[in-house]
Amino acid sequence: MLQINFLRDNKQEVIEKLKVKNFDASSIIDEVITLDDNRKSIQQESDELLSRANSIAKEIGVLFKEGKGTETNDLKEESAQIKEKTKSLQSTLSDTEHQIWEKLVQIPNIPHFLVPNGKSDADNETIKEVGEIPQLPDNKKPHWDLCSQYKLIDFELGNKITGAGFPVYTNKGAKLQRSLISYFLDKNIDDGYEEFQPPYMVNEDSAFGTGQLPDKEGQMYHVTADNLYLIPTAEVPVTNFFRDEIINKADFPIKCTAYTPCFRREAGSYGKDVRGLNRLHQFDKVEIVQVQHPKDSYETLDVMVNHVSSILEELELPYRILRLCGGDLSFTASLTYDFEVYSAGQDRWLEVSSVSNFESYQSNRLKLRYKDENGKTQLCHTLNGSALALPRIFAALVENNQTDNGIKIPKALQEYTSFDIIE
RNA sequence: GGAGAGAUGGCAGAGUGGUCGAAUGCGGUGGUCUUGAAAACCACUGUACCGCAAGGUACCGGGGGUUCGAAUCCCUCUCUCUCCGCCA
Repeated sequence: MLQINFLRDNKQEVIEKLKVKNFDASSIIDEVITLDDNRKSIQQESDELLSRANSIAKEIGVLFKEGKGTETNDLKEESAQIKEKTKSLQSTLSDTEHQIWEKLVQIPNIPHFLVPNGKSDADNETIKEVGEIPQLPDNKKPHWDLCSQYKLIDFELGNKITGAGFPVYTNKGAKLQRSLISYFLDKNIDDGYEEFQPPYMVNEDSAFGTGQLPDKEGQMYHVTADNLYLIPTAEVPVTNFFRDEIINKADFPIKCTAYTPCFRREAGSYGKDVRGLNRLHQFDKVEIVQVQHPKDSYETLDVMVNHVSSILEELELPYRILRLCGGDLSFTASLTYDFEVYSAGQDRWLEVSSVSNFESYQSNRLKLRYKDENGKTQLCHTLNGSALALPRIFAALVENNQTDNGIKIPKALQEYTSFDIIE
């Protein structure tokens, strides 16, 4: 959520920048400012009346103390009138505040100046491509075939017990999965992140804080009996650790990592995109989250990008980094780098990480602040990224490393798997 | 699931109708003292909104009510804790 005063002071700039996200903000900003002007004058009027009411109450108190209780009737009468008036003012005020809120949550975050124009993922900008695309023999297979051949994943069993998009990992598939989780967490911890195991369900306030509500309500599984949401990513619980907090400046940057399963309804997905591990309702992910001082957040974003790169290089996976265009950038992000690995069995690039700076957009919702040099509270910046999402890494590893004799495990993982080939 | 207790500032913990945005302690910041540190002492130390400022307003879990006046009384919701039962 953007701050009203920011919108007031930078109206034209905001309108221009939001065009990159294909969002026309011209009228909504005016509406917000008008409503806010309204709010101010209502509040001013109400505050004056309340101030008078407060002093009346004090006067009456003094009169009673002096034994002049009979002289209070006029004051009581005035107070009753004030109460009448403030009651309606207060209700108009809260209506107005609600209207402002409803407008504000519709305005997306402002894109960073590096974000390219564009309508869809076709317009994303490739900024780096690393590694050789493996040349596999003609009898190469996609991971779903390999997973069934080597008994790594039982998709049918998942269908039976839950439904499509809920795979059952078996045997060395399960071990590989567990190894990847440990490996990713260790890499993140080595880079200075603190490990957490958060809850897998969050309340409404948390889902709002990171921007899942109200924008993406239908994407989450909702446990209605208890009004809790299954997390779509660890970003939600972990970033919400800091909701309603004022951070000590010396604690910047705050670096958290967490492994969690992620639950997504993925309503509307279909076709070859969802085959095998490509798109699941439940999947595993190791997330990194940082809370940073605004002046350092973009430097931090680059550091996070380099960190994710180093993991992919160690796993010997060919990857590319994309800078998302305005049309593909999420509602809440200012700048996002997507990582895609090349999965040679299906000859496709698969997104395995998305690293974003949200600037103060989440912080404003979260009320996540720090005190500046002058002792004034300011909003922090939040960032997060996947390091990394498991299923597509799994798919790419299996596809790229297939040989006639089995699937080879990259060196970096062998100490975790305790095997170097799946036969 | 049954019974009970509670929710106050960064934390602990007073406050049961008026001068309470809230005692006190701890913590934190600044200062005095000291070669330095500790100790001691002094001062400051919640958030948000309006206002150039002075200042004003709101907030003692959320919402509503009683009253001239509510942290304090009433209703309601939510959450937490303790005991019992069940259970990983």
